[in-house]
Amino acid sequence: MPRAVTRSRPTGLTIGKLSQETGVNIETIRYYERIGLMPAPPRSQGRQRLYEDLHRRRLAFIRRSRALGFSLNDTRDLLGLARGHDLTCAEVKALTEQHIADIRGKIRDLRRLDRVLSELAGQCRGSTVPDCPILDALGKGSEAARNARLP
Amino acid sequence: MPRAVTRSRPTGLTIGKLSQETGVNIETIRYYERIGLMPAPPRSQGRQRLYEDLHRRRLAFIRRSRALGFSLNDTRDLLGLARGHDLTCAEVKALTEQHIADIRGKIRDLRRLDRVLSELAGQCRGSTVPDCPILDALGKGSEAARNARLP
DNA sequence: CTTGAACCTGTAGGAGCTACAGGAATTAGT
DNA sequence: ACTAATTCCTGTAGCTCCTACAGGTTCAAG
Repeated sequence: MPRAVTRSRPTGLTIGKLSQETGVNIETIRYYERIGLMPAPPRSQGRQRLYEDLHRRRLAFIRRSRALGFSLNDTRDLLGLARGHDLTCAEVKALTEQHIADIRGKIRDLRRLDRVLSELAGQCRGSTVPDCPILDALGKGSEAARNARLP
Repeated sequence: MPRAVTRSRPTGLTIGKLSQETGVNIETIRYYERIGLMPAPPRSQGRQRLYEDLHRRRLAFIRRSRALGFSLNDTRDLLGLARGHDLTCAEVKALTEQHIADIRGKIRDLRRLDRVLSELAGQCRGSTVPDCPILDALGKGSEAARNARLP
């Protein structure tokens, strides 16, 4: 089945409506325009932005890309805005796989932190005596502290 | 056993030496001083900072706290610099447990991203044909994209 | 005494927004 | 038709946690 041509009725959304419909903050929409992620929309006579379906679809794309953790620069690439050409499917896949690798790296780091911190918290009675195993671990070059790495 | 009193011989480290010893960037050390995490050290006649053991221990504490993912503000609290009093052991434990909860939340989010992205990447043949499942998922309000949440 | 390395201050940038301030435009209510 | 409330506009500054200059001073070695 060929891709349906979405014919856009002239919606003329104000920025507030677009914000409501997409769940993207007004200031964020203007920010995306400033950095060239969103195209500058036509304006009303009083200089207010009036968005069309085109913009709504673009913004929804950006929002989903961000929701999947892609950076704004990645998103720019995915939109085909970088260097003026669309990515091939292979390039998109490569970008995604790199992103997955980054995510897995972060998960590993966070799990290590979780282990170390849980261990420390478990040693802590939480009393009011001055001696605290957590502060001790931070203050001395303890085994526990050395098992963690900078993020 | 009572806490040993660490008697500091007057080391007089320059900032470069302190940086080397602790693995903390020179600019970062000065930054910590600016924001009040590190105390201002005495200076040489030519206004150069000269650090003592006190400072080295403080900086090592900060570095370990950061390595465990505590924010600078948390670190300030852990150092007993906030509101002018030390945290009790119970407060330290509470802070740590909140931090652990945050970390687990992040892990959950990242694992969801991993699942969704891996699924998408798996559907992608990586060919050069224009139709890409990943871009489709971003472009349309797909199931996959809805399963992810903003970070 | 002259290099060259290390230090100094102050400022700007980066990621990705968010939050104003101070003003203009639109809309709703009367 | 008039006013009041709401929305919108631009521009700038703030957030976190550093990092990277620029343009100058001081120190240590030769």
